[in-house]
Amino acid sequence: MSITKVRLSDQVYLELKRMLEEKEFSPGDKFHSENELTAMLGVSRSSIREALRLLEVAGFVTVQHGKGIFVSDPGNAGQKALEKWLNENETSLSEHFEIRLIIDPKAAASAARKADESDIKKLREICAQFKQSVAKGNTADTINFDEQFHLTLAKSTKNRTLYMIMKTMTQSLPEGWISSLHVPGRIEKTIKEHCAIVDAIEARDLARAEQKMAEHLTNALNDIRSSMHKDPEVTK
Amino acid sequence: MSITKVRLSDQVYLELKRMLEEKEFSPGDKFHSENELTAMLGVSRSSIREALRLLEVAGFVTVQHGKGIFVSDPGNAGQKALEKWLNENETSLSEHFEIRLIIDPKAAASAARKADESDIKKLREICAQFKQSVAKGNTADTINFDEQFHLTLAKSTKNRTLYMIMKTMTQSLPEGWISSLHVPGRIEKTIKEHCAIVDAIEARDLARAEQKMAEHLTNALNDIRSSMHKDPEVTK
DNA sequence: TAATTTGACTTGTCTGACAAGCAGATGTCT
DNA sequence: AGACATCTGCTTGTCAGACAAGTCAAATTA
Repeated sequence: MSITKVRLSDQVYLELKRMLEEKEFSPGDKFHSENELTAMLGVSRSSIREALRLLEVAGFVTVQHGKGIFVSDPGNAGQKALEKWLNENETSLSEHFEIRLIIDPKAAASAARKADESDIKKLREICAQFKQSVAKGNTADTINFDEQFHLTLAKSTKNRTLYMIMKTMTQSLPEGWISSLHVPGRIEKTIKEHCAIVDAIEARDLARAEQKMAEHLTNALNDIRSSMHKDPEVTK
Repeated sequence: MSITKVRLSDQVYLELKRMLEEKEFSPGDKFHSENELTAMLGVSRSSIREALRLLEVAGFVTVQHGKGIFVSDPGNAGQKALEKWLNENETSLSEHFEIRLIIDPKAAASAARKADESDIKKLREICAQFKQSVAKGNTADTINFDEQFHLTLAKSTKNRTLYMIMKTMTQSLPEGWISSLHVPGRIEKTIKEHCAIVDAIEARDLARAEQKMAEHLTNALNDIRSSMHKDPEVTK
């Protein structure tokens, strides 16, 4: 039997995690300050801070200099880990696309089966907002609503793990992906393609939802490639 | 533009990670001590220690009280965090299966396109070893080779991100999954199904590889369910 | 009233100190 | 000489206190 002396900061980590779960903190709430925590737990600030680093990478809290410690959306918890890995291993455009092409279409099919009316309503709203932002020429919003569309779709599969993976992938896209919306004509096509996907979901047509999503991704990638170089070959 | 003041410990984290990668440390090697690092990087020990906690959860190093800091196998690096999330959020059997059913068949198709001869050779070897362990009645090995099969297949897609996701999913299966091999007749079916998949990959038949993998997973799940309860409904 | 300053609070970093675990060198006794 | 105990120097773990730096609101001033 190995009696492992548990590091104090690890115990603090578990204790703080317990507090966050049990006390039912809401996302965005301000958590206790470092000084408060040292008093509450009776350990030094160093140990508190080391535990905070762990809570941070685990996605339970976000720490802001001068402001304080804030509870983050538990839906984000754990996701940061994957996100970090993706960023540090700078996945190529083709790798990213390959996975998106595997997951997203099937997720669309799954959504066509499991999405409830509020999900579909929200998807329609996002499509409308997307169209609006395009009309206004607000590119920041446009990019954001494009992201929102894929995320809402992922959420309506009711599969938390699937949602987590897709959310992470979506939010840590490689460079070129975002620029696809700058390709002439791509935005207009995106509007139509998104609508077609929602239509299929609403009609509970699994196969069509899957197909439309696959088309959407493939079209986007083709436009990206042709805009970047004339070279159709991607990396190696 | 948000100019984010980067935390010093985060910079140290990146710097240490760079050192670990570039200097080509071997797993098990002793890394620089905390005091050496403070001298080398010119920052306080606090910052070094906070960075070390990050390196630790990321799986790059292991720290032992009184002995020192040791380099760990980089193959596992980064994955531990995601594994932690999956364990802490105890994904249900149906959630796990849904994702496997999305990813694995497509991965098999991708492998049918990208696997080289050594990959296929290795897959055949694992199939043979699987069969051997079954004959010997060594269940531990049997489970291990089953895992190996799916991992090797994932690796032969040449997509690191895909491999990382599949590896994590495979290694943190929910309870019931492993017990599928204990269902009477399941092992024999597994042998045939694995062979059929490898055959398809060797023949470069993308569609068949995808289909055989889907069948394999579906059959496994059905056997699990029927063995657990007569109830075909899963969770809620 | 409006702009500015002050001050209290937050997290970020540094320093020095001591406890605790480990391993090899040293020394002592048989 | 060999076996055992001790000492010493390294390591990480924890603590306490100090100051820098960012943030926000109340108090002060023009």
